[in-house]
Amino acid sequence: MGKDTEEWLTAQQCATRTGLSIRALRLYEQRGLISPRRTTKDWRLYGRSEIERLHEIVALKAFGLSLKDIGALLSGQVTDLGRALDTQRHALEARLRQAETGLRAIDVLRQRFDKGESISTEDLLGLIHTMEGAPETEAATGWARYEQARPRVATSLSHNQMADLEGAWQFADGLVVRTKLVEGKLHFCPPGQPAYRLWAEAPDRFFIKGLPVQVSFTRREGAVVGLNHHQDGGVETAVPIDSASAALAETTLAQRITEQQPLAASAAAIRGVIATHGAADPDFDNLAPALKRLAEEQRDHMAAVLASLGPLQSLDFTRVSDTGLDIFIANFAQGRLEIGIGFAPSGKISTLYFT
DNA sequence: CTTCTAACA
DNA sequence: TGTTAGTA
Repeated sequence: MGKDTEEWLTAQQCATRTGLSIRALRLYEQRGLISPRRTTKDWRLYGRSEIERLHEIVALKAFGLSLKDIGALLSGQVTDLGRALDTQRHALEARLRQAETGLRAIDVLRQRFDKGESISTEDLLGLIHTMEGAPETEAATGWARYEQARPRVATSLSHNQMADLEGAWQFADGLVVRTKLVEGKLHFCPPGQPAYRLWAEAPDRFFIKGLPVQVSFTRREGAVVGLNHHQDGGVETAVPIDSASAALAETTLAQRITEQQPLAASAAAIRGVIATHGAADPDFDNLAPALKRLAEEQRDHMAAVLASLGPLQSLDFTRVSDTGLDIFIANFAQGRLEIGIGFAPSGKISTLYFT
């Protein structure tokens, strides 16, 4: 094989060859996606490997991935492309559903327009919202789900790097978890569950083996100020709390689990949510912000599910879960759902799941 | 005439 | 990403 027969392209030649702009080439280099060699005059030279990689980048970009995603993929941190394809498919399906609801909304407005009825600016704004609102978010959480599910490689951290990660943490919904060092190994201890060993993939970034869950820590000026729990395409943040407050919260929770009594507000809140999802103009103001975002994304899906189930006939409390959620069984005319609900200190619904 | 960096749109 | 300025 000829060794020195490799052709080296200048920036302009490379740009022409790949269909990219010189500016884009420099941007990709700045983002660490490529690293062309330089001449003594600092001119960039692009070889075979760079051209190959640029073609990969172009393909992945057309595929809808951000430069950040592409960087992660190309740096070898991601090996499971099959899962990437799946999540990308889900993201595209979500956009498809979004487009379909947009089309339906347009058809409705078109019919009213044809009949000579007036169309308010509010109608149009609502239409615009359905069209541009969710797809980006869904694609983003789709990718986040993949990112959280991808295979990970554990590295080891020094004792110093984990010493200040031990403590008690409280989430927005009031739930308290602890992180503990046991024999030099960091553990994540949610209430009512066994301790999970946290494996480091980088300083302040950990994962749990066998679960698509990550735990990371936020620092400000070197001090740890937050614990982030990554799961289901989202992230929940907890703040450090002192040991006494943690103990109080833990005994309160333990008491609720022992007594197995639902919170006074639970049943009414669930009925409210069901009624709201069935309404033409859902209002999610009683949901905490993170949940509100989720609810808006899933509005059509939930509305369809609830519509297929028919009217609610009864709502029966079953138990208090290990994390303090009130679990109900909702009986509908055409089926049943298990529903879990939890509240933030603000009184708004912080957790809600339908099964 | 081209590429470089840096900064701004 | 595009554009522009001032260089080498």
